[in-house]
Amino acid sequence: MATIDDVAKAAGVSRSTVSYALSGKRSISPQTRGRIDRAIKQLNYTPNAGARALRTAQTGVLGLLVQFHEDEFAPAMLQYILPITETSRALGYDILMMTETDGAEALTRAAESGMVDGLVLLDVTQNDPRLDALRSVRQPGVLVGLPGDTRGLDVVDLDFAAAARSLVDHLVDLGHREVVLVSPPRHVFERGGAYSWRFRDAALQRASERGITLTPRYGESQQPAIDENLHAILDDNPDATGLIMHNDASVAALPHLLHQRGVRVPDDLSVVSLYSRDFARWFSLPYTAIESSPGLLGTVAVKQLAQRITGEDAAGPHGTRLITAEIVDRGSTR
Amino acid sequence: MATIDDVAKAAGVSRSTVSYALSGKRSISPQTRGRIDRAIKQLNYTPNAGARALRTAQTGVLGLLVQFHEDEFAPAMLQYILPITETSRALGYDILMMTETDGAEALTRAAESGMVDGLVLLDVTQNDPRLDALRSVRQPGVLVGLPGDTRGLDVVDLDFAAAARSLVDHLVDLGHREVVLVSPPRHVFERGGAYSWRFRDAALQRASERGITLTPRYGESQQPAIDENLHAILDDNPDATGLIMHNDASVAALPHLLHQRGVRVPDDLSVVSLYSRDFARWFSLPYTAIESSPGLLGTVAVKQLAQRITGEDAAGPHGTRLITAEIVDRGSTR
DNA sequence: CTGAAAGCGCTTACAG
DNA sequence: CTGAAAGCGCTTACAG
Repeated sequence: MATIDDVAKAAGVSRSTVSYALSGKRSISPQTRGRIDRAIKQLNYTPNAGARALRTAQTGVLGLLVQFHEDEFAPAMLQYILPITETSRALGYDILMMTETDGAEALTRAAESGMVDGLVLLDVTQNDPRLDALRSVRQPGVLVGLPGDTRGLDVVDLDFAAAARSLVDHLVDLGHREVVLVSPPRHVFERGGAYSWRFRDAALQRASERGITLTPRYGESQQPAIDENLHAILDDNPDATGLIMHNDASVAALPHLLHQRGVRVPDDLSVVSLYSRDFARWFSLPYTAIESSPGLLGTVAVKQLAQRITGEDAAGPHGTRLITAEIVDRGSTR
Repeated sequence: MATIDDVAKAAGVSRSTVSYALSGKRSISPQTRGRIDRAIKQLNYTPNAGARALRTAQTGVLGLLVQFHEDEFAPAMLQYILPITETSRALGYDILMMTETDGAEALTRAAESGMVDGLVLLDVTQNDPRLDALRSVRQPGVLVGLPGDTRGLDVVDLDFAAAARSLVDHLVDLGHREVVLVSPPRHVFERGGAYSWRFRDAALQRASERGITLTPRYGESQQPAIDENLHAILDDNPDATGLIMHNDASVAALPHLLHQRGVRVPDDLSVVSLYSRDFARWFSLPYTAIESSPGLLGTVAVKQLAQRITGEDAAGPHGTRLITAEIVDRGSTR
């Protein structure tokens, strides 16, 4: 590997001149610049990341803390990881991906050793143990998912309450009076997946405001329990004309199951849900749904984090950003 | 952030003694060790990764080069990424994940700047442009996916030919004489996804050896083309009693489609495929299949890479490792 | 417009 | 069993 000294020697200038030529932080005469550029090309020089990090205390790397709960639907996670990685790269950052079970420990390790300039926390829960770790660390972080205590944190999440209200309104406006909501599995509520009750509570409140019956039920996360549970829910609510699906694993299983039961959508049952376009494509889901916009959430989160790292004024005070998502009509309601 | 000098001062020893206490590379008196340990704990000291990397030319990071082809089924990718990340961590490495379209450039950048000790290339194709980049770089790499030229490379892949043969045998042994194979989309063949023709060619050859008719067809990668294509394939082969699915996107759509057509498995049609347990779970796939073992592939690949990095003799000469996978009987054949 | 020098925080030969 | 010192490859004040 060529070093900056090799380049300086080859170009017949000093080390500092090469460095400034690279950073553009002071003007270089055209001839000097030319010689440096040629030397760099010829030696195939790339600055050493470790040395640069040691000197500048900046690594150009963001830590991405991913958590895989067994009761969660793994394919959905990739929708967040990819846009975050791509946005990061566009802003000049690489991604160090950490999937350890002990996320707090991983976060601390990456931060304290100075491997990262900032941290992205995915799938944050109500009392997420990673938050204390994040607060006690020098690097800024951004959360995707709303915890109970957001003091001093930047948070980005979907506005699940607004999403629930607009799905209820959508059904009520079409005349539905009896609606079932399939929530995430009970475990998700219990471990503090706030999106689960934010969605459910808002849906229940709106239903009561609009004077309709909304029956909330838990979904399941694994076959064959998913199918059994859905059958039971449909059996228990023969008069329901509307179904709100707020559970990836269950909604993925729904088309086949409804077909089995001979239930036609939307003739016999109106179905709405909440997922992304990609998710709909992978699982061939034909339901009108709030676009969960994982790409948008990831992009917003990373941009906020990058501003926080560079200390731009635009970063503003710490706060929570709830994204209002659009409904995508796929004709599954009537 | 505390530095090693802070620890040395607090413990009343020299910097080098702290360093040796950390590495265990020379013996330290119990009292000294105790004072150092206490100082480390008290100051919450973690060695600076950049400084260590600069000094040792080792980063403890592996670069993971992921590629997302639009004609590929993204959810399947996560099955490889996760085990690789977990195995790496178990061996003491963190993962720098790179998803750039220009994988060769990304590889070169990560390697030349000394950000990584080694590289894992996912989804390698016949003439993968990343291979030249890998060959011209100081760090070792390991490929998941078999390219045309493997000189000087460590490769791990599923034995797709063996998988195809055992699926054909499985059907022939049950008495099937007319079988259809749904391969990956044409684009995958064209861009050099070697697994596509390794599987198809071996299946065709085995079919001819066993004297049965095997009709190969291309799959599609996007709805609604997937369904249209599958309908056409089934319409065109009314006498086929066996179906081999070698395409994630198509097989994920198959249960619903067969149900629509009123085709019962295995009564009317025997179906076999190639995918992982996780994939089967996510998509509720009920078919007997070769276990594609993404976790095993990832683990083998990372272990091989780690041996190559540490220069262990156990790493042996460069070579290709084709993993023979097991068949998981889910009762979809007769 | 350019150069010489200090120093980021480590590890490890060298010395005792 | 322990310490003083060199040096990994950069960036940036300081000086001209």
